[in-house]
Amino acid sequence: MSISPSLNPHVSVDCVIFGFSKETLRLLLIKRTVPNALTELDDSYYALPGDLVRDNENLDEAAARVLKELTGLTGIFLQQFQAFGDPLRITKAKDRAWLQGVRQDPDARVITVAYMALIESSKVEIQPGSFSKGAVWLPIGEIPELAFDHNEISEGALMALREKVQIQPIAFELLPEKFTMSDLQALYETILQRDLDKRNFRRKMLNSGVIAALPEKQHGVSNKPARYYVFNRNLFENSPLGFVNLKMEGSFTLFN
Amino acid sequence: MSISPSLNPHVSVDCVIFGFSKETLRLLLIKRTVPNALTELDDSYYALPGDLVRDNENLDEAAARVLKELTGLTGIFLQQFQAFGDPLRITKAKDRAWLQGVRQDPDARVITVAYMALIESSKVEIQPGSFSKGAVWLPIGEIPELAFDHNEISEGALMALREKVQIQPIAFELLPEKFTMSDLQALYETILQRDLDKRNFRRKMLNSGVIAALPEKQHGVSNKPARYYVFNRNLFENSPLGFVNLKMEGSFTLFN
DNA sequence: AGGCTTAGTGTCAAACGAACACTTAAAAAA
DNA sequence: TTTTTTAAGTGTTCGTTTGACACTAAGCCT
Repeated sequence: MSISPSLNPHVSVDCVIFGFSKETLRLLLIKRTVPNALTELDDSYYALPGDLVRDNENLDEAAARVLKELTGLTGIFLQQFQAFGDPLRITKAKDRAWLQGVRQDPDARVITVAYMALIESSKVEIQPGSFSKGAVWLPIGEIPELAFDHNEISEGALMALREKVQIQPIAFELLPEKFTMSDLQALYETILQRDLDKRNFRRKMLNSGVIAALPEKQHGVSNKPARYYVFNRNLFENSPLGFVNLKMEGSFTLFN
Repeated sequence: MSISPSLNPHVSVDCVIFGFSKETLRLLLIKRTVPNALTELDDSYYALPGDLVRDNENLDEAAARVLKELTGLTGIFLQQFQAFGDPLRITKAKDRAWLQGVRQDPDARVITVAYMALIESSKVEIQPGSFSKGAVWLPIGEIPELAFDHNEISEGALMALREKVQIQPIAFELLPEKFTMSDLQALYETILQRDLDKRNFRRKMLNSGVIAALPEKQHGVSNKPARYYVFNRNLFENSPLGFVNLKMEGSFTLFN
């Protein structure tokens, strides 16, 4: 049986990892260094964490592995959102140089399945390992030119996030266990890039039943202390495939 | 440079092609025949049309090619919805037998990127060619066991369609140019598997501005003739990436 | 005590969603 | 020619949701 490897693309997964800190939405990116400085160009640049899919794992597993290798975290919100497979994805000189050192077959194309992850960024402890060099959280407004088509993938992830957040209560994945109503509103405002009315926002969130008030309040703040809330996880965990039926009262259109 | 083909999966696209006729939603499936009757099993079975992605084409192009090879149609609504890549996808004996005749490397796994297409089924003329043997429109309620994980893929497509149809005005892709309000309502009811109120449905559709009334009515029907409508395409064609901003008046939540 | 900062609260008007039954137009049957 | 059959078409009411809008409360700081 003859083998013609050029027909078989490499398949990778890439993770667009969202975090939220200092009132901004951020992506966790890794720094790549071109192994042999064949080029006159700058020899390092940012990329999405990703890896080839291994023989014995499915796509979700591969994405979870990448996420864990970088952050040490498991059980994180991680969802496939799109596959990218343009044969011209890899055109930049830096990309080609880097691939020289990594791929078995330098002429095969790479098809990548992109995932988005939502994590509470303070939980992340960058793990020592292949990704670890210079992993950084960059605000989504300040993403530089990335490897391959990773800019396009990041944009796609952001658009997917904006849509999802209005349908499913997933924004909570980006916040710590307890949070204030203002934290939550700031998060939604950042994701949606739009101001929301405080009173209407509170009303909707409370009516929807997705959050529950704690007795506890802030301490030591120099203003009226805010109440803490928690996400009402048990409401949603038993839906099929992690998908959430949002015909709860007070749906999730948060538009003003 | 050494080549280890077992690491490189095959990448294919599969098309879940939806049509609507006789008041039912249907899938266009092809019949596969196991080339050499090595097995004692039934030697033909249904599958989604699909093919390996070629060297020089991107994923969307591959899907469009498959669609065209089978139906002769281009310019059809065709949207990626999920990649499937479980290494255990291919376990059935029939599947393995069939693959013997097709793949270069029978041990490599197959990762597939699934697309859904919406077409007016009367436009389809099955093209002579590799897919042509016994292509059929089967009602979604009567889909038999399919090749590989194609049942799972079809289910996923149906769920994706149900969600999309409530957000974007895409159901029209399944109807002929002119249609009656009852046609449209029957289509939505079939897709959503729920009854809709006639008066509320009409009001919402008309207020939304996505359809326009024609002067013309039905002829030769043995009851009050229904008015014809057309989909208001120009409203939506100039939105980025084919994505539709539905903050038009009367949004698209068609729930009862 | 006064000032600063952020949390927290209520009302009204407009739009929307859901429920609901009768009349009309055409062909077919009597 | 009248009557029957069939599906099309049409408005109103009520409860809920949305969006706009401004002041008071609580704690720290000086």
